[in-house]
Amino acid sequence: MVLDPKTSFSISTSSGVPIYRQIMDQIKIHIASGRLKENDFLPSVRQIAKELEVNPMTVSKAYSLLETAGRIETVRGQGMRVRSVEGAATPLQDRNEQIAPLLKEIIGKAKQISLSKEELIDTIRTLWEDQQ
Amino acid sequence: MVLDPKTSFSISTSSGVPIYRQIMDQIKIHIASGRLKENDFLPSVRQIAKELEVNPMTVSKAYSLLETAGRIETVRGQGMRVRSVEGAATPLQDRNEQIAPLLKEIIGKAKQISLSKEELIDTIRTLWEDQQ
DNA sequence: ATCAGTGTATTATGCTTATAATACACTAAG
DNA sequence: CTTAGTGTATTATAAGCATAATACACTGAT
Repeated sequence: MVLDPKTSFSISTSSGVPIYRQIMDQIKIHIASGRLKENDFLPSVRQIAKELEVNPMTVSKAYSLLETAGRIETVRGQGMRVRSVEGAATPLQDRNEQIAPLLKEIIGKAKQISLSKEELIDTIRTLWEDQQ
Repeated sequence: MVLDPKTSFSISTSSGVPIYRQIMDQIKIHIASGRLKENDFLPSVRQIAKELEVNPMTVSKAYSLLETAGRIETVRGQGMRVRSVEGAATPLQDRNEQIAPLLKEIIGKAKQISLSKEELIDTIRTLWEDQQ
């Protein structure tokens, strides 16, 4: 099976956030953004493990927790599939709900260091291109 | 000694980020923002430990690492003091240099969750007013 | 049937993080 | 001197995180 270019992952080993949680977060975002739709298959455990240079069991832990949370489901012998949600909420709103907490944290930090709104936006514009 | 109202701390036990790192980050921000100036004393270890309901040694670890990093220094029997910087560069430029790493972290996070530049900026504009 | 590909269980090892309870050397104030 | 306040060292315990090496049951295609 070919790697799905729709879903790419990146982890930060210096952030202090556990790898399995970073993987979970990114999959949630991919689902919420519609990049991963209902019944889409996720990249395989070994595939992500190789891509991130991480232990397969670490990826499996992320998958298992997502399954427990009801976001994805196992198809034996095939892989993990995005679950059809009951309520089937609007993906866009769902995504914003996921992102809001992070942005609030970001804004809180900015205010904490006395950074004005436009100052923050300008600096983001400048730094955005530079970064990877 | 009275608690300094200039410096307040908050930690998230659900974020996965080690407590001692959250403390370090917030002190760095307080210094970078000018809320904590050169020769200012930090809140005592036991004070922060009580405020955050955390083990004193966890706070001590954050302080020790900040001292190793050259940001603060020990005054025996009295506490920890913000260190005078060697170069003592212009506060404004110095401040921008301090802020850049934080913004890079923010941008990194945004990219990690596949948030586009304009998307990020728009949402920041929207959320900025709401927040405190 | 064979083979490569799914997720996962198991066992072991090692590191990091956080807590608890003491104890020590030091300083400043009474 | 006594006392309360600094930071920190020590020892022990516990949990979480990540890795490594195997092994298993299952599926789909050859």
